[in-house]
Amino acid sequence: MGIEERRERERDEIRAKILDAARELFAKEGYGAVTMRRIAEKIEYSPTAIYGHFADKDALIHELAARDFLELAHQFARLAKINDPIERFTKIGPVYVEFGLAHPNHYQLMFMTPRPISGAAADRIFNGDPAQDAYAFLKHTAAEAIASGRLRSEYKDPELLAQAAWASVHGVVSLHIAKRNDAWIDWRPPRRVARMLAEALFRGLLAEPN
Amino acid sequence: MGIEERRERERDEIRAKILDAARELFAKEGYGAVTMRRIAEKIEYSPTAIYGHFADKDALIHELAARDFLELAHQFARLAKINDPIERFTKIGPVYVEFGLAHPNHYQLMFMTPRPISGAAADRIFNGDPAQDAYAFLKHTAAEAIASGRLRSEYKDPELLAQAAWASVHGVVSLHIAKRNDAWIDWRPPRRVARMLAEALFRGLLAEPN
DNA sequence: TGTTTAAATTAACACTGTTAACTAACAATT
DNA sequence: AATTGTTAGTTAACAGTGTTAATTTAAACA
Repeated sequence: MGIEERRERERDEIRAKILDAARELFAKEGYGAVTMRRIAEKIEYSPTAIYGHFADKDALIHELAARDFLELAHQFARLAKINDPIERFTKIGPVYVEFGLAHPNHYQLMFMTPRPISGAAADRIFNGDPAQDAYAFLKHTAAEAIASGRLRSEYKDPELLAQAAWASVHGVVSLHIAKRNDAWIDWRPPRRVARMLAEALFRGLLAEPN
Repeated sequence: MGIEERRERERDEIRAKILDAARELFAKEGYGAVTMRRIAEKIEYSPTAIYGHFADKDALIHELAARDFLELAHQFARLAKINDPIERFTKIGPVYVEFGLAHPNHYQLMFMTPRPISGAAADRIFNGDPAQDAYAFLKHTAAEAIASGRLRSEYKDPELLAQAAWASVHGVVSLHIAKRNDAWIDWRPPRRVARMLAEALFRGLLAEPN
């Protein structure tokens, strides 16, 4: 009796259609353009039909972000083949920066928008939030970098090291996204700022100059 | 004939009342709570009365942010008495961090929200945007730090140096504001991350180890 | 065929920012 | 002193938002 399966398949299909429509609006015109009515219009359903597939708009957006986190983790995973933890550590930054510059709207949603501690999200917290994967990769690499013994001896907290490294690249990307239109600043290209910052930072982190 | 003066004084008064009401809502309940109707209710005027004093909500918010930029510049100015440019440079970071942690909602508005290139804002760009003051102070200090000759020789662009330093502290603050509720990360205190990051960064920037 | 169940729709509610039309108060002029 | 003009503020309304309740449509089961 594959009838129930077919129904679930159909459900998943229009669910995916909703997400795709939302993503397209989102990527192209930013968060403001993502309204229930515009999504509905795009997939040729009534606005309320969406509520049969998502609890509310926030849940929809949350799922959208979750897929982006997965994509970022996927990008990170391509660095897994690098054995030297220091080299891997240094290369996470550029990957992160490229991701942010390639998908500024998604980046804004993922990392620049405070998410209220909603009940639904709180339940999901210790479940399988894909955002954890990317951070876990960074933290793991930080821990290996410390274990390699090539960092200065005062750096022995992987969490602190990971968060500091994260903050530095995030600072470059988010500042660029939020302020690139402020033309009265003579902005340097974000990739260049990121590289300069990373070089100086790692010089300060490493124990031996060479 | 002080009659026109009195009128202008009255105008400025209710204008200030509007801004104060907006600021209070904003600081206490975040951007979402700042609606024209709630502001109006707070000052016991009709919602449309506000439009006699501000072109639209965006202009009101913009002015709110402008005052915050002024306040930040004021905090920076307290460091002006420090003669040693390197010392001054290192102390800007903590001041910036404290500002962000003390006023997270304002910080979000000032540095984490992309402002569309609106026509009105574009006109004001080369006028007296107070955001320039704080940045000018940072840039000036960066230039002096370079001129002091105590930085490594490859760092000779004040703009680049200022933006990298800015990015590093902004990264810490904005990450904290946006993600502090993500409880699955074992967050280190933002001040500690900022200090660790700054120390490593400056070690990498300075020419002589001691 | 008749009944039950699921999905999607229409209509509505309570909000939002904003505009147009109108009113009341006051200053200036005849 | 009476009339005009200006200004500030109001009410009513519009177009949009997320979301819920009631209703219809469609498909699956008996």
